[in-house]
Amino acid sequence: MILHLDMDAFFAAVEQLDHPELRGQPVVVSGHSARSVVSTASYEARRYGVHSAMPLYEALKLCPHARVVPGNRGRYKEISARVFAICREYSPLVEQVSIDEGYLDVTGCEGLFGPPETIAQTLRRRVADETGLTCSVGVAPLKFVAKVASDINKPNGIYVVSPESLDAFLVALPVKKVPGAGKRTVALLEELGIKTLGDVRLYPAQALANKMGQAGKRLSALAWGRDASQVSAEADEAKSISSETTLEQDTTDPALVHARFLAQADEVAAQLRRKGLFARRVTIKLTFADFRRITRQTTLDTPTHLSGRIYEEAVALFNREWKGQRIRLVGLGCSQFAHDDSAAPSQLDLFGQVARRQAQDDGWEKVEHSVDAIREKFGQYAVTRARVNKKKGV
DNA sequence: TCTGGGGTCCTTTTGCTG
DNA sequence: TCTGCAGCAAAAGGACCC
Repeated sequence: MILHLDMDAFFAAVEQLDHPELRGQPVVVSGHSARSVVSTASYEARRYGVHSAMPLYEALKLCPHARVVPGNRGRYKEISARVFAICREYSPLVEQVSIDEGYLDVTGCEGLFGPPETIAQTLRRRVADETGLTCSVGVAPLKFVAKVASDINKPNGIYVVSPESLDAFLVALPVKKVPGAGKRTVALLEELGIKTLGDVRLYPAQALANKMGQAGKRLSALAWGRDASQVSAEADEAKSISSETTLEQDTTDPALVHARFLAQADEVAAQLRRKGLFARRVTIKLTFADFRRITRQTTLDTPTHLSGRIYEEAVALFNREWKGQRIRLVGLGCSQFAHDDSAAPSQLDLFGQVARRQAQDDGWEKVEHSVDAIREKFGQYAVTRARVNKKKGV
């Protein structure tokens, strides 16, 4: 049996905890610029129709007296750590999926702590006692059902889907409640006359897979209660690190964009160094005034954690692509990490470096030698490479 | 007055390489 | 040395999540 624990309006609730004058008030955690969106709305604010991801100006139209606060990630992390420490007292298998939610596999924990529902009650009480915050818990035999369940009696509630009631629960479950099925997927399913997982069962799995690829396959499996995903206690490390900024105003000034890239390269590189990582790939992201967005990426021949290097690549990508469009957002990211100890370049890179150095030492400014001479010195790979370069005019 | 920032995963397109 | 082709990574885009 699996528990899914989800903090209620987490950021807003922490603010109300730390600032008593905000209690009972509609609170919105958000940036303060004209272009900010709502990160979290307290339940008082939600009553006015305010919700996450809503533009701040819209939220303030719905609820003009909302208290807008900037938010404090460090503080949220601190409380999050306390919540998950409590969780780990009840199961060794705890998977934290974000700052405010996580799964516990409590299979076999009955002897010590009672049945899953009791554990859920205990958790909720202890979190409330020790942090002053409420959470909701879903209990189910499957991970994705536990997640759906934690939402049912939110806030401050518990919902249990027993193994016996699982099948009926699935058949009645609207597809829009299934994690991973967003606006697009739900609209597509609607066109096929599919509203619930019960409808999915009646639709041929192969046809759904043809129409929707992996998402279709997954949905068919979930509809029949097949969810292979396990609760995994190992937190896997980040696969990318990025920084992006929506400008106060759209711009066509390349100097402004370059300045953003420089600040972002500093941030990203600092994070890389803090984590002891080197990145092989640099990606830039641009959103234009009309909301069209593009990404451009490049793979480095040697991994780096230096902001200067990352900045140069970003600017090169930008200069190659930008045709004078008005720019709204500028982003910069790194991925394809190598660790400190394995940060040595790949064999190919190594070959390239060694060959270049050796060639320079030998006075080979340009490769203007016979095929045999190149092959003898560097092997067949260099011959192929040289031919390609010649074709390109390099 | 418009629609954030940080991620993950999947699919499609493109361009090399043997 | 050239050509056609299959296989494959890299690049680009998009859906989704908190």
